[in-house]
Amino acid sequence: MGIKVMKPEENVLKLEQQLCFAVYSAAHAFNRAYKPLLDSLGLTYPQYIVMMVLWERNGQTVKEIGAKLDLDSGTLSPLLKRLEKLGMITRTRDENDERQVVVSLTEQGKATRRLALDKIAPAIGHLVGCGVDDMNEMRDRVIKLKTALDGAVNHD
Amino acid sequence: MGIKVMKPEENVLKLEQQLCFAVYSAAHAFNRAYKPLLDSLGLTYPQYIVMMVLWERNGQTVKEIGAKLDLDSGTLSPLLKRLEKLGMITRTRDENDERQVVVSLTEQGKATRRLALDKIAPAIGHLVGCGVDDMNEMRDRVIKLKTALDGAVNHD
DNA sequence: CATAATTAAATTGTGCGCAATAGGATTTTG
DNA sequence: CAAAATCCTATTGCGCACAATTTAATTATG
Repeated sequence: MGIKVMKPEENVLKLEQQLCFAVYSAAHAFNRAYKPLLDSLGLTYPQYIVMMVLWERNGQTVKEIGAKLDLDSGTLSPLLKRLEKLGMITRTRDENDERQVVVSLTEQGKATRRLALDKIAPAIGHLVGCGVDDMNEMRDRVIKLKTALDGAVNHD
Repeated sequence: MGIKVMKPEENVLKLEQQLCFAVYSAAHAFNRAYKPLLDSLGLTYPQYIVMMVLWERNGQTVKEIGAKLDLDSGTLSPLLKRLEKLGMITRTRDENDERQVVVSLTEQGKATRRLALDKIAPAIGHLVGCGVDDMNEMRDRVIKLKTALDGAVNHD
């Protein structure tokens, strides 16, 4: 009954060991947990985070929204068209620079913020199943992880 | 200069505050970081985790794979067909229960495990930008989060 | 044992995510 | 100021995710 010696290879490819899979899996779990709440607003999660960006500051270009969410026009263009069709936003070419499209909230889009405050926000703490401090600490750690990953992609 | 009193509402919908967005964002960052590594194996990330499941135990049904990855047949059926076309796996109906499809690694699929060990595994630690202990602790926390979210979905 | 209920996988339809490309508008440069 | 380079958005194509439905096989029930 000596010390257990194990080839590191044996564990490296195990699914449960992987931080990456844990994050991948948690992201999907979040989506599933949010879905019934967001259904009541008629929004998907990606649409919802675009709305959050606009609730923070109304009237932003596709580029600005994309920078905050790490999404490109290939994702945002069709998504914004769907938000427009839902009556949540308007899209207008910038007068001074016609390359840019400015995205603005409609009255309905602004009003939806209150629905989010009432229906979504209170449910989150309950979903996550831990205190606010734990949640905040974890969030900061995950953000640090994301930052490290972004750096690794660009500087190698 | 009294104590700063703030409506809780003001912060609740801020993007940077959200654990959910942090996780969503980190998952995409992981994907982007993995992509160049996985390209050398000719696999996408979801295909890669299916391969990991099969490397742990060869010959599993679609159902079993789906249970481990939280994916349904709507996702797995076409993904597995692509893995089959790549020559990584075979799909055969179970003789005893013809409803089930057993997924097995080909020789190429088995050989790809070594490529993963050589090319993917060593790069991960570097990507994440922190020590093994930190990484493991974080993984366990994220798994706990996922478990809490899963529970919240089913028991309300 | 026939019928109903359940199960496994595949299919259909919608919405991301992202690479690659294209079409205009603006800016830079020679 | 004309040509080249850059910038912003939209489009195309592919591969997930997932809800909803379908098909076929198996099991449970009257």
